Amino acid sequence: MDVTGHTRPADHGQEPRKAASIRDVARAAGVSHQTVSRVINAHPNVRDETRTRVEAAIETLGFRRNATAFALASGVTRSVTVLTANTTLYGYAATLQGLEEAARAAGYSLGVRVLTPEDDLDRTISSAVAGGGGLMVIGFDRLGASALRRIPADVPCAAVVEAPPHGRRPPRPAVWADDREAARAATAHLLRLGHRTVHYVAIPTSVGTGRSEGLRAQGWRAALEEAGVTPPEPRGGNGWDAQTGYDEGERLAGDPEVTAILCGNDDLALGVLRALHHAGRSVPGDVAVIGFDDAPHAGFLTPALSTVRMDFQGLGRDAFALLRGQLESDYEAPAPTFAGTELVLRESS
Amino acid sequence: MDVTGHTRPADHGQEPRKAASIRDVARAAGVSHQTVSRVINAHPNVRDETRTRVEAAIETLGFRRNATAFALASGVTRSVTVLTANTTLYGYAATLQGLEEAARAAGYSLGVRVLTPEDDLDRTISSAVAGGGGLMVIGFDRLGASALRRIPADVPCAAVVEAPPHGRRPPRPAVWADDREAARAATAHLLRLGHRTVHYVAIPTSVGTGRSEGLRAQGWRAALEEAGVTPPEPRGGNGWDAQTGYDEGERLAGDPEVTAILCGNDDLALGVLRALHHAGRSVPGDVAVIGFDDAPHAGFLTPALSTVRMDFQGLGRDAFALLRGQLESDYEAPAPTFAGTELVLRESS
DNA sequence: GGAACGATTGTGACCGGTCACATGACGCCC
DNA sequence: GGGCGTCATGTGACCGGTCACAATCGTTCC
Repeated sequence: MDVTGHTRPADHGQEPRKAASIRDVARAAGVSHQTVSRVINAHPNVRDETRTRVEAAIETLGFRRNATAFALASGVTRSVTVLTANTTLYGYAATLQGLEEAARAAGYSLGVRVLTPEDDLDRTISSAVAGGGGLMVIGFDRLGASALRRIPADVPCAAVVEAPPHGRRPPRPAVWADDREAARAATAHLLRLGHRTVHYVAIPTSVGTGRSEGLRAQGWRAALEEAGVTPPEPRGGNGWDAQTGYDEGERLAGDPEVTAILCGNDDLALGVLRALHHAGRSVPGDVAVIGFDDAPHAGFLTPALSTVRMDFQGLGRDAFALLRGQLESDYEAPAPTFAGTELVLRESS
Repeated sequence: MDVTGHTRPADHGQEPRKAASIRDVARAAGVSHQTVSRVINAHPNVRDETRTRVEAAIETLGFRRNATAFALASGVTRSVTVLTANTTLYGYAATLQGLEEAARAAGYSLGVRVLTPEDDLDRTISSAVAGGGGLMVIGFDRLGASALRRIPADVPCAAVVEAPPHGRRPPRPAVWADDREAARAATAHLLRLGHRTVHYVAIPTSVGTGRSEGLRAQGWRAALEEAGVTPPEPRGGNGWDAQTGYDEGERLAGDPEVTAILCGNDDLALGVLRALHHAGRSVPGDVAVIGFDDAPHAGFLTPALSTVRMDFQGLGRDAFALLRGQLESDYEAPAPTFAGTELVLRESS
């Protein structure tokens, strides 16, 4: 079943004749290079007859302005590099999508550089900076957050983060959603439903060091404490995926006291759902489950997953606006478009 | 619940003092700019004492080589732009991930440009080309495929496509998986299970025009015809998502003759599964369902989804190698790493 | 008729690197 | 001790654009 294939480039010997430059066009049109520059930049003071001649030369020579030379000479880059530890998880992918849309709308080109624990952060950052333009960081995890901290102070950047920045150093411009409040609301909702306590399966966090808790965990804990119940030990925290959720769900399913579970994201919830099903515990009959993020598949699971909708794309758009404000001195950032979070109740709770 | 926020850049008045250039470093170290160039390029013929002095100057001035100037002067870009109509659907995201990994490993920077039906393809392409470097196209859909066709012949590019290129014009270098054979195998498997026919819910396709069929549809049709059964009318073809699958699944669920459904991807299958569940038809008891792609959630659905695993990341890696071969004259492309397709049988069939 | 002005066009420096080549110092050999 | 090769370094052009400024021309105005 591997009749897959690939075609090789056709090597028809023709050397890749160098692209035409503005001086080539000038020569062909019988004008100076500066006049060509005026034409391609739509400068008003060019005689119609001249403009037409130059445009004809541009057409026949297939001239395209060299973006590298333009960037070097003008100092304008209109490009942005996104630093992120992941591109496929729903939250990251959706944020990236929002960033890309905003960048494209503004005429910026977008670079993506994935961060890995193996490679040297400082080297990565400096190579991204050397590319010109600004930096965007998706800081939902430790890797992203520490990349953000290491960006030199004079480099324009903006970030999407898990938690509002705090601390001694001047904060990097950033946007964030109120995850803590969202988790608190979801937990409170479960308690109102009559559950005596709510268990939590955590996603990894970007905040603090060691075993400190993410904002979603903090919100969950706060809701329980407000209701006077002692929070059980939170689970997970080492992975974002369904397998991790399944593993934790198996343990939780064995405990008949467990009747409500909040999950740090929808993939974990998916795994938890599956584990509960295997253990013969019905959802929402025996156990209520609420996820986080409202990934595209959440509403089509059986049972349909209750979850907290996050406007990752809005976050991405707003972060881009923040960066653009630093790159273009006369740019007036528009009002944030972030839509907030929303508890979406479906069948699983 | 919208106590979200964003911090603005701290404007501490200090003008963004221009970055140090190689000549600034030269002056500080008391050498010529060319010597500095030698040091940063690790040229052997530099006295140790001089090298140290220059390195010290680089350190104190915080010099970083300007990538734009480097690209202009050397003609080497080491950058690649990916043209794609989507970044979040599993197939696209996974391919992109493969591309990114390969690009990063090779020291290339990666740009992403999303194609939309609204904007002018030629303009998009020429702005991507102007950025220097090569072009990669993800051609799983009409938009991507037509972008690929419009790339000027002298621009280095490579693509990941749905179907092997054919036709009069010299083909662009491309990689693809054998979707047709994979669909045929999946359909044949369902027939072997005893189903009298197999229905198909299609994804959009990149091939042909109007209502022509994608490769997965062709494989499904071929398997049925080989078995001597007249293929029913295929469904869908207008969307990739679970909602589309749900809509088509509702219609299929109403027909008691339907006992086996092949879906063009796992999201469609998810919707179909949900619709069957709503209609009270059990899977796999009453109806068998097989998806396509093996998205991360497929194995955790209830019932766990049988599907065709695709090595999108391998496809991405191989396509990058193809492009790199064009960009670096002395680069010897390694053997393709694409792992082929595999029918993964789980609970839904 | 000439000064003033705006429109049109050209000239040369510059952005921050690289490249090709020149220069001077040194060691080695015959 | 002169010729030669190698090392270490400097000089100036160049990549393909932009920018600041100068030059030329035709109008208009007094």
